[in-house]
Amino acid sequence: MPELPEVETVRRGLSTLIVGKTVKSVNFDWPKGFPNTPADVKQFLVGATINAVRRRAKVLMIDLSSSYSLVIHLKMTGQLVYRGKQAFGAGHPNDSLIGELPDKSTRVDFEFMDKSHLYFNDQRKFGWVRLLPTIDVPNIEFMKKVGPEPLTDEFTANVFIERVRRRANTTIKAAILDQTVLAGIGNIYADEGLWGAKIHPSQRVICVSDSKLKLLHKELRFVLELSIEKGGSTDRNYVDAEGKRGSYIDFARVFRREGLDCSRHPGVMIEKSKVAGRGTHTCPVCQKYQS
DNA sequence: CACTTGACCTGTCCGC
DNA sequence: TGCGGACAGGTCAAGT
Repeated sequence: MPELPEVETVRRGLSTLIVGKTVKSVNFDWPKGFPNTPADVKQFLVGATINAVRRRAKVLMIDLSSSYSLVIHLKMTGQLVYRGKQAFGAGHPNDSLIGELPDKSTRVDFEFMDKSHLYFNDQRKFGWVRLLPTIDVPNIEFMKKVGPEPLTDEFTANVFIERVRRRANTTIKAAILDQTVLAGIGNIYADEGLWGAKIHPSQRVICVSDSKLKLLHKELRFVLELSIEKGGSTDRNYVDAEGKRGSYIDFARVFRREGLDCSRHPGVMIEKSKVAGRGTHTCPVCQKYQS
């Protein structure tokens, strides 16, 4: 599910909802996804207060007063949903995509002292949760190799071009999906950015000009920013920290729009194919493949 | 080394 | 209605 805008939306929601709360108990039985022992959880999580919620790439870090952090990757179908004491759905009765929690997809249930809960739900179980010393978070394998944050001032077009060119012989779509090249792009924003820059996803990096890459850098940042503003994309499973859907998908130009008109070319239908092993959406007129 | 493909899981949808 | 296969927003290990 979640790419950078979705994870950032969850981070913002959790910052408002859980910072300052103290963990009362944790209910979990999922050794593969959350391998910490009950003893670890009792010592470093239960009784600890949430200090901050951070994000790096598509990973969330919940920093605790114990100097430990919960490090969480949602992968395809992970959700972090907070439920307060109020009745389910209060305030936004029809917005929630999910019902009573916990449910059959609940993998971890964090209870706070005020009786509210944070549920980690994950239908496909690809996601993971780790409890480790905050100081060790940058040393986990993923953090050591992940590329720069695309929305920082330091991530200039030149930085993007230099990094993406390291993947000279692969397709441009595979290159921008590679988390070591830059952080946070997934299948939705790869397709959206490539349409914006009018580049065919199958184009080899070596065949894409610097000026096209410069435009792609700008378009990727644009779609990421816009999506954060819209609360992310809900295609199937994604929900924010309150269980609500995001609305970027209503603004998408190609993703999940196969058979519909390209907004630049009325009468021309968006096509769907497979590139880099992923479902890929393109306009056959604005994204010409050049060999 | 660079690159591609399958595996990891569960659920849904679509055609026969 | 049932059944098989393809597909789903990510990443890694194992192939070539």
